[in-house]
Amino acid sequence: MPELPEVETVKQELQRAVVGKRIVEIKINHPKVIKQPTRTAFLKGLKNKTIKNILRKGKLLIMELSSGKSLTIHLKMTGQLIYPGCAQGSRVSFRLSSNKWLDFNDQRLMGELRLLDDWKALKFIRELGPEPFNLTVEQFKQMLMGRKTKIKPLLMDQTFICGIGNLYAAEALFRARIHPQRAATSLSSKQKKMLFQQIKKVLNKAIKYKGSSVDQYLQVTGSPGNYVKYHKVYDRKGKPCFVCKTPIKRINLAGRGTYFCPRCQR
DNA sequence: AATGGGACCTGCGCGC
DNA sequence: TGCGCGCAGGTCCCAT
Repeated sequence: MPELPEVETVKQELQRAVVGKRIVEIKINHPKVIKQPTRTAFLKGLKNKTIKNILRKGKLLIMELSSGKSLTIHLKMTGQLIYPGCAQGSRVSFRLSSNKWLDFNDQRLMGELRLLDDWKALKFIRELGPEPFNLTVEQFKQMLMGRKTKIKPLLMDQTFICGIGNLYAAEALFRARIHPQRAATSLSSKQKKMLFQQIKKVLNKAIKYKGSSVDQYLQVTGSPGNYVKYHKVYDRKGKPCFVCKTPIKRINLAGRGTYFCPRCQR
């Protein structure tokens, strides 16, 4: 499940690997992942264009092209970008001027590729909340004011704050010792501050370790991310809490599996 | 405003 | 052992 740290890792690696290279050939093995525009326009708009820059906004990757257009890529659940790839079994592959392939793999076919005139006009982008690293603790506290909704689904709401998904929401709440079902507005000032600090700390450390390889995520090189060994609660149902030995609980919250320590998190 | 559900999608793991 | 069902979650969308 690529979240901010995974997408940021891919962004940094793509910046090193493919910026300055030209797209010379495109293979579409599964057209479903191309959401915009038509297949023909997609091919025509990408061929012989140079990759100028790679950006990340929330969990969305943006490749700026020499034509002024941009290729946006959302990895969703099982998307991978692999370079150099092999163009075998990929959903879409791009042969670059290096004569190597950049592969977009996606087992569950939920990923989305778009070729856009203006990525900033995308609804997802217009409605995106602030990046956690662009916020002050005071701003974060204000954002929680009056929000009666449960804190964990709120952290995962991309229009509230962007980049946090199921895994890092669970990990940050554990470290802040906050129960995932607490009403956001009910957190004490101290807890809000603690939560904000732990969100940034968890995301930063996960970036440092190049993400969490659970399920399908891989780095651009094809190597797994190394943050899984630091998970405290995610996917640890029934296993002892590292702090108090109480078995980690899993509940369903807003339709998502939610892991927490019933003793440490209040 | 908040909440709940379904849809998309495939492979895996579980229970019978 | 084999089969079928539920689950995994990012995002959108609809209903209440």
